[in-house]
Amino acid sequence: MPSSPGSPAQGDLSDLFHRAFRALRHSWVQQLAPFELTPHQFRAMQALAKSSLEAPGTDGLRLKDVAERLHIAPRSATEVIDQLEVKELVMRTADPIDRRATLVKLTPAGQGLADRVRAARRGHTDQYFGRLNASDRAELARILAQLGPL
Amino acid sequence: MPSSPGSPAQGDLSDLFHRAFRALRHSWVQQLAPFELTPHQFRAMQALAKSSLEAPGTDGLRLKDVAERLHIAPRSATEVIDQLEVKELVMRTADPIDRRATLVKLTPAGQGLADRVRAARRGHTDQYFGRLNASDRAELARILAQLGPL
DNA sequence: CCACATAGTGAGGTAGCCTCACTAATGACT
DNA sequence: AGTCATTAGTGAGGCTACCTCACTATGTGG
Repeated sequence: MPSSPGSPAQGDLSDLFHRAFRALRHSWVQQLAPFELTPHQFRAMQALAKSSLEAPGTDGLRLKDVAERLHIAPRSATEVIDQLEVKELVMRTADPIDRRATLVKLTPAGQGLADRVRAARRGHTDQYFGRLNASDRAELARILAQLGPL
Repeated sequence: MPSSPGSPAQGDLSDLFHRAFRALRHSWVQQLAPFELTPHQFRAMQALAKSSLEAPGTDGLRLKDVAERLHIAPRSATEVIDQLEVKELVMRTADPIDRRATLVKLTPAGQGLADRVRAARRGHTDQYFGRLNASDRAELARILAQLGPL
């Protein structure tokens, strides 16, 4: 990620961003390693877990919806769901109302694992963002929200 | 990049971060495409250009120094320098004071290209961070600096 | 019925990193 | 001077997280 030239206040924003992001990733890789999950896999699991909270009783998310929630190409969503399916953490079922579509949801094992990861994180203060005080965290969230995709 | 649970202010920080970073990368990919450079390549060029500004007249940076400046493994630095060497944007020379070491510097063509990229960016307001006002940019830099590697 | 859009995935690919092992060179210590 | 540990760079091989394109099957609207 190149440096972003401009005013001194802006001079190294891209660089700072790149470095901070890599540190964040590294933090996640470390925390998820004991559970044999990659960050991307866990992120997909979170999306599925969240959807089952939002809409209890439904039979899961369509692949295309997983892709949308993760802001990735459908083909990429297929990939990460494949990985999780092999681990028996998610299951695919046919969508009863559209034969082109597939529904994906966490298995009980997947749900359990997601819970255990979250509990492990809860037991330790957030390792990465814990470096910031609450005010800075809120400020960061506010600013980052402006920088995401349109 | 998974969501980071915790307080609502913190709830989706990892997710926001991931999305913002991907948008930043996308922005760089677009801007560098006309110059046939990848973000990583341009970042390495910037590191070399910067070192020649800081220490004019020296014969370049050691590979290990490039790696340090980019915060990547030496092996990875070798890779990106290889790419730039193929494009004749950098040149390697033997270090006169240590026969194990290699010095790397931008070629005149590399220097010219780096200048042209920067001029192109200058002609257009920074596409990505331009969404933020100056105060937010300074705030972001301050916070990100706390989140980088130790 | 037909044209077009949608859903998912096979095939193939890239970028940006990494670890390990190896050879050659250097520096420190005895 | 000799020995050993460290350093520098890179070959070999690998992983993760994405991507585009093309294809088949299905659904929708005129």
